[in-house]
Amino acid sequence: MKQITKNIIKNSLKRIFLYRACLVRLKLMGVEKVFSYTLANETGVTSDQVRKDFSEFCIKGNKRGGYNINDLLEKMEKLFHRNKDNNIVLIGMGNMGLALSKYSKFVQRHMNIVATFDIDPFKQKMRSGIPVYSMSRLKEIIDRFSVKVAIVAVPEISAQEVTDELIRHGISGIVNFAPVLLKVSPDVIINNVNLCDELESVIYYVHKQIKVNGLKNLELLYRDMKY
Amino acid sequence: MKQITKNIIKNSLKRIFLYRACLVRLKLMGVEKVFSYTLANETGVTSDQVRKDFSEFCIKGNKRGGYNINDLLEKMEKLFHRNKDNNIVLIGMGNMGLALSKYSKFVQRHMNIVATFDIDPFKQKMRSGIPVYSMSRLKEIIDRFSVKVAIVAVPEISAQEVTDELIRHGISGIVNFAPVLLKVSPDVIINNVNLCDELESVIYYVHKQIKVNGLKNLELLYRDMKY
DNA sequence: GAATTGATGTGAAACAAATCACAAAAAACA
DNA sequence: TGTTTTTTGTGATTTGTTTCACATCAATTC
Repeated sequence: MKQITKNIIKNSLKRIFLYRACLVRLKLMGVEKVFSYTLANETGVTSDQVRKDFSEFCIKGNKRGGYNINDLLEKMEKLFHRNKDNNIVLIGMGNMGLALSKYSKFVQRHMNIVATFDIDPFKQKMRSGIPVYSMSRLKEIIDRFSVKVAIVAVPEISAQEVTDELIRHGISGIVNFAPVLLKVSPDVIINNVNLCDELESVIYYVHKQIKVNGLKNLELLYRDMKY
Repeated sequence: MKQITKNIIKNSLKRIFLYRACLVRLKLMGVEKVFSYTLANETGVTSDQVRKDFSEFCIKGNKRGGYNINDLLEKMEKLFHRNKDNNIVLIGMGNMGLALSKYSKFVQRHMNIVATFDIDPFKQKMRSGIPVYSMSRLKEIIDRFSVKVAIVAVPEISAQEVTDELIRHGISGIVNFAPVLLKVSPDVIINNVNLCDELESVIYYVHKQIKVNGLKNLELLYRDMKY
């Protein structure tokens, strides 16, 4: 049964990513152990929250001894399946698709875009070291590389159709850059990234702040914020 | 006082954007009025939530009569300051910056990237109809176009420096694509978009689901989701 | 024009997330 | 070895968000 499926990414998971980025930095600096308040300071949360988040993801430290950075990173790698490579396909080689296909951070994090697809034959040539195929070869590639996750960067008009095809061929998670709510069965993981909304949100809060600052009352602004 | 400033975008605001997108679609189809449950169905939430969200943003309908789409859209335009154009600057014309500078949806929503900036002289030519300047002209452009909001798409190594400069020149809201937590004073609005994290989140949930499905117990998965 | 119907709007209730507070454990030191 | 110190881990509490339930209003019907 197809239905609108909401983003399900929890804030606690996003914070775990922050902690990890911080740990990687600290490790590069030669640091070997951290305390919850170290991570808290670096990421702008409280030490309580760091520990609660760790607890949620079953990450344990040492009483009084804090956390060993290597242990912590290893635990997280396992948690995020970074010990094995994750093969991704990318659909739509327009401006955004092209940029994403060239984004080097994915590879650094063991997320490999193994192939990209576009209906436009003129785009079906390599422009970023990754082959661009026609949609007819989608199933073949998904099967060959055991792909489970896809990035959708097609125009909104074709996003649903492309999504249906992806799911039919075994994809079960999608990062969707098209500004539409995809209708899928509830067992498919969808994460929508809407660039306009992200920008417009900032504009909204900036205008609000200007208005509130005019009233010399920052409390009012903060009251209406999330954190 | 500089500090790590968290994303403050509320879920209720994001839902308002969903409702609006839906309203625009319905209007194009010639529909003139909607009920809370219409919007709810289209966006995958409950009608209660639609009404509560409207209430939060002081949007009123007509008892029994539902909502007039034109009124609703007009109210939202005002709420989001779309009656006047919003001028944006974009810093960093790498792959992502270039893609963003070509993203036509921004203009459709009255968000105009009036200029882009890059330190690399080779990138300082027009590649997308928008001029690419050197950073030395930042203040001049910000002042001339009364820019309040910027997009940061520079490498993470220079993101903080660029941010400091932007704020010094009067920017008070930033959409940040660099995978670093920017340190700014609390009156600056920051919205981080971390592409790796977005993708990795999906991978995490997909793997989790596979594990849970193996146990033939979807409940476990849903319990851990945000909704 | 009274009764009925169907939608909004909003307090109250239920649920979820973040913060607080402190017991428990381990290291340091006397 | 016993005491103190420091930090984790987690129940208890608070705060925030979503859902529920229903009073309220306006259109429609009789």
